[in-house]
Amino acid sequence: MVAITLPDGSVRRYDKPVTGADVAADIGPGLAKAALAVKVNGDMKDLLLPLTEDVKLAIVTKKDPDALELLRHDAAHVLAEAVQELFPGTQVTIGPAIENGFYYDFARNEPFTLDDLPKIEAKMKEIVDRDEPIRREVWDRNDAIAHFKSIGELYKAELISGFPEHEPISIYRQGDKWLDLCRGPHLASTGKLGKAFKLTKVAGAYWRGDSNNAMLTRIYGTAWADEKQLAEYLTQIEEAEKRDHRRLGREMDLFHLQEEAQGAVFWHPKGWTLYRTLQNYIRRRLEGAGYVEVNTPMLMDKVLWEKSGHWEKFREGMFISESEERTLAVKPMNCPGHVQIYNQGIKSYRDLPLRIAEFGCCHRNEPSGALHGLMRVRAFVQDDAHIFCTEDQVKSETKAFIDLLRVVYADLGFTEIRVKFSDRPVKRAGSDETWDKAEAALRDATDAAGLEWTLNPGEGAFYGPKLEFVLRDAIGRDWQCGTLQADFVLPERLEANYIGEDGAKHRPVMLHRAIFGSMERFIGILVENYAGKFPLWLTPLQAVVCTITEEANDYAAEVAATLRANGLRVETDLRNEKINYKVREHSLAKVPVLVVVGKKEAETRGVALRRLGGANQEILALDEATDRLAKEAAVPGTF
RNA sequence: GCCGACGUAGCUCAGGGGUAGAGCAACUGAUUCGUAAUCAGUAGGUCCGCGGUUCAAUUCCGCGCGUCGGCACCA
Repeated sequence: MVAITLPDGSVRRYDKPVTGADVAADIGPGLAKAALAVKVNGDMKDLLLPLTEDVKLAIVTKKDPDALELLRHDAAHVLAEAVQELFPGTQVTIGPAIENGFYYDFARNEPFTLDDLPKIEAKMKEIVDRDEPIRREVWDRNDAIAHFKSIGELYKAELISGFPEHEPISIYRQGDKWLDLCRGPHLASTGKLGKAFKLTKVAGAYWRGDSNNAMLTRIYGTAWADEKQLAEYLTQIEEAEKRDHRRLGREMDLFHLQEEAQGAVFWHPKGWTLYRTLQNYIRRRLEGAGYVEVNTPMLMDKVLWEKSGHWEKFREGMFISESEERTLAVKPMNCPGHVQIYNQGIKSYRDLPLRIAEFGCCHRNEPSGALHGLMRVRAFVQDDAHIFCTEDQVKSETKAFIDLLRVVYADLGFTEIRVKFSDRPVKRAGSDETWDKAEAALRDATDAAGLEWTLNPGEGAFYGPKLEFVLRDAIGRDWQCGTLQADFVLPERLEANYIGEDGAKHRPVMLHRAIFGSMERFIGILVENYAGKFPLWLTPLQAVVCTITEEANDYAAEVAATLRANGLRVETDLRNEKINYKVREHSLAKVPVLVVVGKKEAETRGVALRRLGGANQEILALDEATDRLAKEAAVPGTF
């Protein structure tokens, strides 16, 4: 006797084992048709899994949000079957579901090209039409290895060899000819997948994510529950591409890049205004939070980097210069410089915490393939700071930092913050005891600040664990922006100390921290998040005074001067063009406020304000408009 | 760095073995106009670079550089 409890609490009893498919059919033919899989006691399982004991069962259909992952995983398998049918001799490796879609990695001497995708897609649809049954089988480990070796699937054989002994090897048979190693679960047949999928790109990827291994060809696709969702997703991607900071950077005349300075930014006047506005803003926030600002040399003798450990670990990524007898390195980071400032004179526990900030211009010779617009560059400015404190102060300093970061991110439109906690990497400096202490201190402090985080195992800096504050760009790529790293190693290596209450020397802890990460990257993220329509305080050009006729030219100049005298960034547009033309042009340039003046305004000393995206205008006296705009443009954190 | 695609005017792109074309932008002139494109005219190119094949290469081939999409890396 098997008792199946359904989500509504009702219980169905069967006198022999049943499958989810049986239960669905029992409930109704509509559900039987719609059923994709089941959740057994909350876990996603195959529809055809025999249920031999009492369970809680939910039938999963396309309406279930969890069904998407299942569909995507099946899409990957259908992709693999299609590829092997079209290109015999191609080896399959792995093919998981990912956010918005799926991929499958193939090994083949001849790589696929973009032109192959439509053919493969058509074949996938054919396989869906065939509605091949998908059945789970459990194989003996050695049999499975032998089988995959015999058909030339060496990667699959390698995968199975890596599984723990005695682990059951589950194989999914798709139709009568094709099968694949897979943990499952899967749909009951290929027809259930539907056709709301699309192959999107071809790319190289290393076997098992290791650059020492062979390069495989990865085919990416997106898959959805229905055509409407698919179309929406594709439109959304298209829209997102219009917000790409590289595109807006050019359209809005913010910056450019060119090959003679690969990975370094030429900031144009508007972009530099944005940059300075952001920098002045964060500077005030730092001053308010008790930081002192310094500036340290760009070129320093390599002995300093040998001492810190950076030479050993990052030499390849450093730009070097020779001078007389010395080897100098262009600084890739600011920490050692800050320790030099800290080490001037004797520090007392009364001096701590000492928060040393710098807008430090750093250079790193990033691999060419890593460069990406403003997001990943070779020359960048960190909003860097190092907090020298006692071990007892780690918790309160961490909390203060997180509070500050939250305020700044909120000011810039980021309220949901994703945080990763990265612990000790394989290659690291410092003893295990030191790492235990550093990890515990950072984790406790983070929890005390009430921050939700996910673990990023082994991804910490070589000298300490780190918190990463991750922001997402328009296309869905994640970038680390803010960071906080607890470091018990560098103070030791660079011999920082302070005199404690007990009169003895102690090591301070160093907290490395940044809120933006790099000015460049953060501006890139800001451009994409605001789609170039920055808040008034931040936008480079806040208002354009547009004339309707020549008669208003003098008055327009006076209006602009008044606005500028009140701290606003304003230009005039006195060109002999129709007002429609001017409105269109400045709207496309994303200027938030247009101040329109014609004969009427000149006579009454008024202005017509038009907001970006707004349909109508507001007629105000010049004084009132100035007052209002000045207030609206106030930088957050100022009074 | 690795795999793949791409590289033609400021931008978006077309073309093609016989030294290049459109739209928008730019420039000049006319128009003085009330809230998302006024009209007319002009100018603009080592077709990424270097080699090779050819009577002839921007076009075909090779190499290099760069960009883009991923992977790897990211102090």
